[in-house]
Amino acid sequence: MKSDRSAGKVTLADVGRVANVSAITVSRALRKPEMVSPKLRQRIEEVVAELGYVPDPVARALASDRTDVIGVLIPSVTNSVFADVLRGIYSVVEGSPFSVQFGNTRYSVLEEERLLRIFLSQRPAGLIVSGIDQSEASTALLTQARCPVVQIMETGPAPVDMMVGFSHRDAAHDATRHLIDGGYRRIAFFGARMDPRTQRRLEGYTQAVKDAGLFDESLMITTPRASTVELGCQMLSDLLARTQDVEAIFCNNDDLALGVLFECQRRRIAVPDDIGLCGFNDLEMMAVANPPITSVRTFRQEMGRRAAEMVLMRVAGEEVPEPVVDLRYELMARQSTRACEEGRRRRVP
Amino acid sequence: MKSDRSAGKVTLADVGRVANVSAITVSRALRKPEMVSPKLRQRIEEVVAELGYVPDPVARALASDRTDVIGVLIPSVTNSVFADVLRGIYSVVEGSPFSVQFGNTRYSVLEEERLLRIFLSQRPAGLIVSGIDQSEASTALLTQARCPVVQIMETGPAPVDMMVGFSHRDAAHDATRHLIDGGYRRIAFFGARMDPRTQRRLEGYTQAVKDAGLFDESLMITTPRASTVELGCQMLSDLLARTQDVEAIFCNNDDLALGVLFECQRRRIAVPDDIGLCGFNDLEMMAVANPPITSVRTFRQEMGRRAAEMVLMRVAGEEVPEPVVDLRYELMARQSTRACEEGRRRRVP
DNA sequence: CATCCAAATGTTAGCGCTGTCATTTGTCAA
DNA sequence: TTGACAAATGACAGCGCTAACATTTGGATG
Repeated sequence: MKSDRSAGKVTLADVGRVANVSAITVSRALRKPEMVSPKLRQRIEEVVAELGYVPDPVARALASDRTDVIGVLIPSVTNSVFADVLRGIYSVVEGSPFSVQFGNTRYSVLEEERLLRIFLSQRPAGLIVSGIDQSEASTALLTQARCPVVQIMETGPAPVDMMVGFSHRDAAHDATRHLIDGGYRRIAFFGARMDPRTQRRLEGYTQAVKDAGLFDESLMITTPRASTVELGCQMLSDLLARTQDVEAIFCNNDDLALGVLFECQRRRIAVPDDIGLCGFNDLEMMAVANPPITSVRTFRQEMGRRAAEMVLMRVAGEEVPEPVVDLRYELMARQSTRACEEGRRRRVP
Repeated sequence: MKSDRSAGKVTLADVGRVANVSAITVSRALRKPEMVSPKLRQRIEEVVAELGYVPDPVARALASDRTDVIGVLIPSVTNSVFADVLRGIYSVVEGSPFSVQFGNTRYSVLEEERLLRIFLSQRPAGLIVSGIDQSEASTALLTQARCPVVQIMETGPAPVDMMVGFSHRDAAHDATRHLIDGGYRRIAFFGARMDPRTQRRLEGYTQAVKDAGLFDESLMITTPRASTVELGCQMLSDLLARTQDVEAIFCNNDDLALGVLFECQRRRIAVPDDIGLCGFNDLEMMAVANPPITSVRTFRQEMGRRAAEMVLMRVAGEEVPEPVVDLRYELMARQSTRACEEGRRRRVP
């Protein structure tokens, strides 16, 4: 039956037979070339090319008890924020013998736990997980994991292993301060999804307005729904139906901000003069909207890249010099908050 | 050394030992319950739960010569179009014992070929690939693949196996017709990336304007760069620098269209009266822009869903009743092309 | 009660690779 | 030349599981 199952499949033994060496020598020639004499190595490489041998990752995984797969857990596939992170991860992993397998937790802690169990049962080379709000069980799983683990998207006090992110709280605080400093007083907060990171942005906002004596609960609108541009329109409509006394809006992400802008245009509300507007993430379109929208730039691709690099370093046995990285953020002040000159950037030190 | 390598790992044999049956019976109880007597099955399930046994997919793959992984090849991770497709795939696969592994071809036919080889060496349960423009070698690999294959994103004459998509040519043709029917004469085309699908959209546009005797090469602007909102702004600026004689613009995707809208707003060009505007894909924001932008709705999530369903059916041994599916498209006529009533939809039959 | 047959369970032999140890070969100093 | 030792290569077992075949069990049947 062999001919049937592995039709055409070339194995290590096949290569060894042709090259007149044992299978294990071929294995070594490919994995640890320095252990095989140069002459033999060359002959083996020739035979490999001739026969078109391709290593079987499955067999390798079973025999060596580890895979070349880096598991990535993100809460959403469609959210462009995570798409950027993924791109960063890919940019690093693509040049390596490793591959990426990712799971979609859909913002559910339980789903995350389930996926974590599945991923761990596959002996990943490394694990990249989003956020710092895992369930207790998940944290335990991660702590016991016999592979490097990187938590991304935010920073926090107790990393399971390594960490790359920034403080959403600080970022939101600074953005709110920017509005306050710009002379706005009645500053609203629009929040969608309200996952842990959004919550912390809300905290930053709250702190800033409270410190300035500007806190007003009626200016906060949040929803568990996912953020969309349309939701931004709706939230503005809702707010204006309640009160006309609004001077600025801090949106917990750029989709909402764009929706607010469109709705303002429709209602002939001048941005930034009637209402100031600030988003979060600094998606590409923010800079070219009309007017350009102030936003908090976050380094999403770099986050992915750094996380992947950390995993690869550790897998290679090297020590990671900086296992907890705070990537900070950058307030991109633009016309929508009366900051006309695009050049006026304040990278948080 | 066993204690070291498989520390804490519970195997089928362990379960069998406790339940007083052979390993293979446990295996069957889990995979083909109907082959095991109800009494025994229950005892086995109890022991499985008690011991916390988790099947090892790697060992299973090696023994059975197949994995539970569905490989997905897409050209971009960040393009929201593919993010939607992925979401569709996930929605189906999540409820099954299968998992998804995806590869990013970055619009490169060679990279696609390379990834295909890697994926195939892992004995995938199925393969979903984007587009119909594979290299000859890739087509050969796919044809020989011993698993179901679905080509997605577009339809074409010679499916390798199964296919879910729509005609980009027809979609673009209809959108252009819509502009012509709306009374626009000088109709420009803005195209970014210019991958095969974009090329076919350009063909549809060209055909439509030629048929109406409105073809003018100087109204076509294309670039190999990836599409962004900013690029839309630039393209409009470029075009207007050359000629003021433009009545409408068909953008090969919504990012560009949004950029054009912003640039029009800045230049005080009235949409739709000075310039008509039509996008492609109908991203969520199109409907709430100011004014709402006409676009060609494509069924991206459904495409992913259908493709995944097809794979699962075939893996289950069922026959797929309709192996080539044309999902069509829907012209969402909105204010940006003088079509005020949102209700005026024309689903292409 | 022997016979037959399907259903239920077990035995055996790998899947392709690598870890571990054993053996061979080559090199150099004494 | 000899021994000592490192470098190079090989033999073997086994990772955890399942396909294929073998055997047992439990009824139904005449």
